[in-house]
Amino acid sequence: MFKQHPHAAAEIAELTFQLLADCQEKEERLAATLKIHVAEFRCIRAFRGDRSLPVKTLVERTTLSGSRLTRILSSLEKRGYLQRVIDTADRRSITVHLSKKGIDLAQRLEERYIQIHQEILNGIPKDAHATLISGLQNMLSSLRKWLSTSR
Amino acid sequence: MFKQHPHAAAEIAELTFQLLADCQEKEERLAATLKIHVAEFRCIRAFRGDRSLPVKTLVERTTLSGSRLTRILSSLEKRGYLQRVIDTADRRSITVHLSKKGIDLAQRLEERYIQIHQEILNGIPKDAHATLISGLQNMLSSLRKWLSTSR
DNA sequence: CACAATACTTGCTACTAACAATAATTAACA
DNA sequence: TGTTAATTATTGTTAGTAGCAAGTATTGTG
Repeated sequence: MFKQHPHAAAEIAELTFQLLADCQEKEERLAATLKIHVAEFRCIRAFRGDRSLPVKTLVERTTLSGSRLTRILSSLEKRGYLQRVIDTADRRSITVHLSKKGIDLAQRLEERYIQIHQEILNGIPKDAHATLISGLQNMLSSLRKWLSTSR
Repeated sequence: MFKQHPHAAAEIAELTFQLLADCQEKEERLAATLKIHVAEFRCIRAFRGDRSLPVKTLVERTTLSGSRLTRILSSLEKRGYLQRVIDTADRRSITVHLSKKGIDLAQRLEERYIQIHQEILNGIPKDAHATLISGLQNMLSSLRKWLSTSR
């Protein structure tokens, strides 16, 4: 398990390549069970604790393009997951309110999402959890640094 | 750093959610620098050491649909990265040969890909590398188990 | 030999992504 | 205050992508 890794970068490259593909599959599966698309899944999840958010914030959080988000929101609104309301303070801005149905979806989604990761963790020795988490945290911040520097 | 994680699953869920989004961005950036699309990137990378492979194997390795792969291969072939040759032993089967240009692309791609991960590793303490790698390995096998069992 | 199975391609249709153009509103400031 | 610039979100358009079903060619099987 803890053998030497003379080419750690190659190993990490390979692992993240595989993980990326499989994690995408994982999200598609989850989204499908909730009868939504992956982009909608991300959009709903972007709310986190919040019940309503301006479109602008959603664009930032999801890193979807504005026009893409507009259409995703239109679809979700048509299906009753949310309503869009013009902000009275700044009428250019639109606030998206999750409906009861939307909040319900968000909760089920989050539960399932965490449950999936619990199942994954169950396959990993308990004493390795903490180091895995800090490793992933390290990786995320490093990756973000790379993304921000390389143009 | 190594604080307690009472809700490890939630933490992992959050981290992988973020990592997935950023890793996708990373692959898009890399593909863009090589003037190919992400699906083409995966297709090229699926060759690994091999210089030529049957289409069937590529379908399996990339988990792209047959028709999708056909079109990706057509595009890459038109741009001179590969040739398709009918297998003489089984004329239903088509073997894809990377051209010199294609092998060159595959090499540059792999170099850059590893280099990126080296840069990411540089931002992580060296003594954490081995545990990160084994953690990711654990996660990948666990994830695959989950994917195979859940329907 | 007839029929099923395999390997890949093509046609079609719906979906997605991204850019530019537009509309509505607010900010900046001379 | 009036004009111009900036912001926020949407729509039009166009090109690209995904996926299914049908099609072609070939091989395997009883």
